[in-house]
Amino acid sequence: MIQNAMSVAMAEVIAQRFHLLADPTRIRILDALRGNPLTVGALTDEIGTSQQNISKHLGLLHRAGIVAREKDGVCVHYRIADDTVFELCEEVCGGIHRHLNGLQTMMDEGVAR
Amino acid sequence: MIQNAMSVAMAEVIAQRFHLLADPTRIRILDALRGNPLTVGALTDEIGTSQQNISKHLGLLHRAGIVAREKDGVCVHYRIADDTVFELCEEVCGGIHRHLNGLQTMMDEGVAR
DNA sequence: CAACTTGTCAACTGTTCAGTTGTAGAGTAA
DNA sequence: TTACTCTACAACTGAACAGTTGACAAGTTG
Repeated sequence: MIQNAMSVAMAEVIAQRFHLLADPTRIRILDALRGNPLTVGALTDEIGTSQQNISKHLGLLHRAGIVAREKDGVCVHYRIADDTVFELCEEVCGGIHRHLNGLQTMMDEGVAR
Repeated sequence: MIQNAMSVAMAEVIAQRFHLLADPTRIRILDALRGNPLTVGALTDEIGTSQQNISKHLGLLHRAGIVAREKDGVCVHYRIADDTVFELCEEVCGGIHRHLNGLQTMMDEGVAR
């Protein structure tokens, strides 16, 4: 029972973390920050959505410790604070590839279930 | 531009994969399947939600190739098909710990920003 | 100082989705 | 054969959330 209670809470925390990465706009933001720190304005130009929207997503990522920020006059530079998120993305891509390969194999063998 | 277009589609696929793990019930299902294959009924008992709900989540995980299933009379046994999802969970737990440690350090140093 | 730029926040809206309710089909036992 | 168990699917509902609109504060420039 105690183990069960902890598992529920843990699952919730883990799910929330995954949820931060379960949005294409946020993934693209993180990808854009992979090379260099960028301002909200630069991200707005690069991602092609509104500045308020970018700011909102960055706020979520910052509060979770995934990005860090630095004020610079009127500008704020954001940079990656936890770069293991890229390892997560790569692992997820691996899983997608394996799944596609499995489907491909199945179709090639003419086995449809 | 071409790079940009691919990045949008990739981000979408990656986000969808993360989304499958961004739900506490599905995380608990995967955790329950970590040891041995289980039936829908057994998972229903263990997780404590309805059978139809469990079946629905399992359907999503199965279509994504994360779990596999095997019919056995009236029962269906589900098992983990892609166990790298546990590596993903562990990495995410690492990120959570780092974040909490960072907050702890900040509070200990009496620096609140 | 006023005008402008930059970024954050609140409120709103429409879409998505987890959980629930209901049901039907497959398999098994009596 | 009927009755029961097990599972998957459809339809529904309310909560969550991504994107948008509006507003405001901080910083910079002329």
